Amino acid sequence: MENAGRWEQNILINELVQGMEVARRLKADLNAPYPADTKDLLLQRILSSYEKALLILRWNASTSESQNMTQATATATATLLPESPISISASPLREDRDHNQEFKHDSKKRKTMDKWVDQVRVSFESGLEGPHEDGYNWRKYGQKDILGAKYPRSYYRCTFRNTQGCWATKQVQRSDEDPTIFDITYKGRHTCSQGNKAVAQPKSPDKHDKLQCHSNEIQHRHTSEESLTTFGTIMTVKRDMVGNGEMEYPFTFPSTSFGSIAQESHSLIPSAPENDSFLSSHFQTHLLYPSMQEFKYLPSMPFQMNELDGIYNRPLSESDITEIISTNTSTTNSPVPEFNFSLDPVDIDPNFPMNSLDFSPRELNNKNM
DNA sequence: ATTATTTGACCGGC
DNA sequence: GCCGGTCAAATAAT
Repeated sequence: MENAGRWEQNILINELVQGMEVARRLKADLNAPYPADTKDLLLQRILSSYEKALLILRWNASTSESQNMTQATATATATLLPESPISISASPLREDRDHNQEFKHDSKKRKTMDKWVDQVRVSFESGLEGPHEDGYNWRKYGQKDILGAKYPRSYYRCTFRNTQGCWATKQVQRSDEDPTIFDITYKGRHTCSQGNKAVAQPKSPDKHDKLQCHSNEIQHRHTSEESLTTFGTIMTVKRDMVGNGEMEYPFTFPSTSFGSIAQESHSLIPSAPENDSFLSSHFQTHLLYPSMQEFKYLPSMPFQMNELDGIYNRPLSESDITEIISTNTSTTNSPVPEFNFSLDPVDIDPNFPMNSLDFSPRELNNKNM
């Protein structure tokens, strides 16, 4: 608790320092022959720092409100989630589904808990094919033509659903208006070691993220248009708890990485006091989340804040920028080394099955669409 | 042999 | 009964 508070403060300070640092460097190099896009990127970076700092402050504000018991907030959410998804039958046959009351019960519970919804919408230049590589391994389990939609909707679940009981799913829907845009709706947070890996990296590969695979829904918007200026397009995160209508988190920030944050943000384990670690988890993910494929194969990737150096120290190519984006959005935003500690024991759900840390490259190579 | 995708069927909610 | 979400057998890929 106390640590988490300090930790957030550290993040806050570092974000501000970082923003200032980037601004300073930008100023120093104001006349350097960088492409306008690059400067855009840097500016975006600065704005991002401020946005995040504000986010932290706002979050703290809302937390203290909730601690005053005037409103239900994330704490209430946590109490809504007493069940462990792990207890669900790993491979429910249809008969099981129909006859297993427990499952049904959970399912229903999950439904009601799904009342609260996260929505993240982001437009950014991915430079990749399609909207994929969000750092997780997904297995397609269905496709459906949707009424009124031009393109079918694809359904994915976490590859490690059976092995690790990770119930995260996502739906991918190509936009009608703009076929280069994909709407991705995430449901359920990752409880697998990969989800955790995204967080836990590099030095403590066996630390695990929290488990609660409860209801959440995040929507990303991905585009593959070739325009760097779209990077950092404002995205909004909205968190609704419909059940009690308690919590709404409207805020905006300009970094794609927040998609990952939002995606990983709902670390509401019932067993742990969450108010502080809630935000912490955002930033853990934010800091260490490997959003691009290349990171998957770099288990010892040192997450440091050198990425921007690359921007300054050499002319940028398109691929450079892509790389910067990937690293920037996943690691740089709050890169300070001391954040690596952040996976303190309190964040680890004791129930997590620590048995499967073996990722084969094949597994990691899963692609979407 | 193992893992992933495709796709028609099934199911529950509305 | 329609529709969206999921299952699971068949098939493809590795």
